[in-house]
Amino acid sequence: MADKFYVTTAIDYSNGSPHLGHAFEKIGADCIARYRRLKGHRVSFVIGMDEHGQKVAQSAEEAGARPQDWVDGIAAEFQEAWNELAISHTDFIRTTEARHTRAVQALLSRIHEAGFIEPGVYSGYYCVGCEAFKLEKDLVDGKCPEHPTRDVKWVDEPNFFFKLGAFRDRLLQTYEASEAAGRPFVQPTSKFNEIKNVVRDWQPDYSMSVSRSRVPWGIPWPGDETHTIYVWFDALINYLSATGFPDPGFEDTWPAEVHIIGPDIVRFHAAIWPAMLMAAGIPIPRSVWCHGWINTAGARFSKSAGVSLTLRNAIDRHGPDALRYFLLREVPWDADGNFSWERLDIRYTSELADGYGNLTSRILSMISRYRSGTVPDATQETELDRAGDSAIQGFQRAMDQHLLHQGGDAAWGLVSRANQFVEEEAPWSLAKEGKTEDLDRVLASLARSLTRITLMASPFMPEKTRVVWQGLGFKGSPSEAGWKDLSSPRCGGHTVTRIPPLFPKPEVVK
RNA sequence: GGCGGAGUAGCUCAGUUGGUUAGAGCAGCGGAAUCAUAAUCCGCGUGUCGGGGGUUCGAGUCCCUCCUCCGCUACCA
Repeated sequence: MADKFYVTTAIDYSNGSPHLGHAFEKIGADCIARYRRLKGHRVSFVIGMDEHGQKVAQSAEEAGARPQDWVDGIAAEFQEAWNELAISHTDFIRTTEARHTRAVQALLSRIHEAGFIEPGVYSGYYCVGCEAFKLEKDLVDGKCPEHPTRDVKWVDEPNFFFKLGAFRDRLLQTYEASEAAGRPFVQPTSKFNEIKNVVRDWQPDYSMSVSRSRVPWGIPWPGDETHTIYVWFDALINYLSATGFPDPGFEDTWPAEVHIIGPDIVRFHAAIWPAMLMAAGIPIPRSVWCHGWINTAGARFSKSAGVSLTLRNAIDRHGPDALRYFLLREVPWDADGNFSWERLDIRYTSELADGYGNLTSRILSMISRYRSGTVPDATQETELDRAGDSAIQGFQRAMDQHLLHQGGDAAWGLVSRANQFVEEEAPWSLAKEGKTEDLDRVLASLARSLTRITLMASPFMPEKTRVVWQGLGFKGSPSEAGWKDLSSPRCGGHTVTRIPPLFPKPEVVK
């Protein structure tokens, strides 16, 4: 029975078009999902849309559309982008779906029945932009500092409250236990520290408003139709509703192994969400991974690419796989990084075209030229095979910890080593001198190594690696391969096919 | 203000529990080779390791202090 692995990304707010930041999160999560499949895990990978709330209703109104039509359009746009970027999600959850409404109301009822929800009145300044109440001291000139163009309103509204403070100690214990077990609940450490401080400061009677009476575009409160459920409560539950909750069998998927999120929503995922689940008596997720931001300040207005920085332009520059690869190598998965057109071009040329692409060309070409396209059936281990063994170890070590940029580094180290090996062995000389056995040994080892590189690269570039995979004479795609194909690749006897340049280089114009 | 993260070659960064002349990739310069998308391989770095002080036989690596950038949080005495 294969291990299950449930990975999620934050659902995206239906308030605009997909951009590079949205894509980065999906690409990273997809890389993790594909890696886990390679390891043989039964992967559930859920992404989706957060479609309720006042801001969505307002955007729809401004566009002259009904809210549902509006979010349908946005969802289609996002799905199209994810399709183009080869995101391999197994489900796409939308918070306006009936299955979600059902799950939200079910979870809320459980929390209610457990005694952690109570009625009350909330009074305060409300910022529509944030969809949140603001303390007076947080206002600048009487306005929300993040939405200075909008007015905040003073409201007294009857609300339901979730008794968050009751979970302070259990959360802190959970955090501590996770660290003691060597599996920190939140990563990276800096974000974990932040959230620990936040929870430590909670008072036992601290509670959080979880309903709204003035926001019609949302899920009705079970038992009181005049209230809608606070969008954040609504949104978080998507991770559960995608598993089929509350129907029996949802435990086949739940709990999630890791929630992939951005730094702005750590508190919701690392504190409030587990508290909600604790209240309902449901297992909490195993971990929360907070990726960094892509800093685009330099590239946004850069003239060098001659285009503005949109997701469309970034994909069009060198194709979807190249963008995936670039983001995952350039921006550490656990820290911030920069996007620049120059760096994209440099990595494309040196690592993809001249590195992996050219290595593929020369190997397939030599097998075609010297062995009529048949991979020699020589199993003798070479230095290159041993280098591959250690590259795989490094790859696994990094990828198991979700350090995607390091995983890519391990794979590309083998590209470099393979190029070295070609120079050392000089197959063209072996062919000229008629050293048949040596040539077989070298070409077979190169084919094995290209197989390994291709499998390690497949979570980063699913489409390009499929082309190489088939060029090496394999059927299907790397996504159908298993770990054994990586640890002990077999391609002796395969008929290879030469392929056009994987990463064509545009004519150099200077 | 408090807590946390970071400050190492032009750029992106590695640097285990302190130990010989501080490393890698990219970019730059010179050479070799020809299987390959003129791709590849080999060789080439006098870096205030943010500043200052201290501990030590010895510190990028520990302690103190200051500076800069970023995140969370708080404005109380």
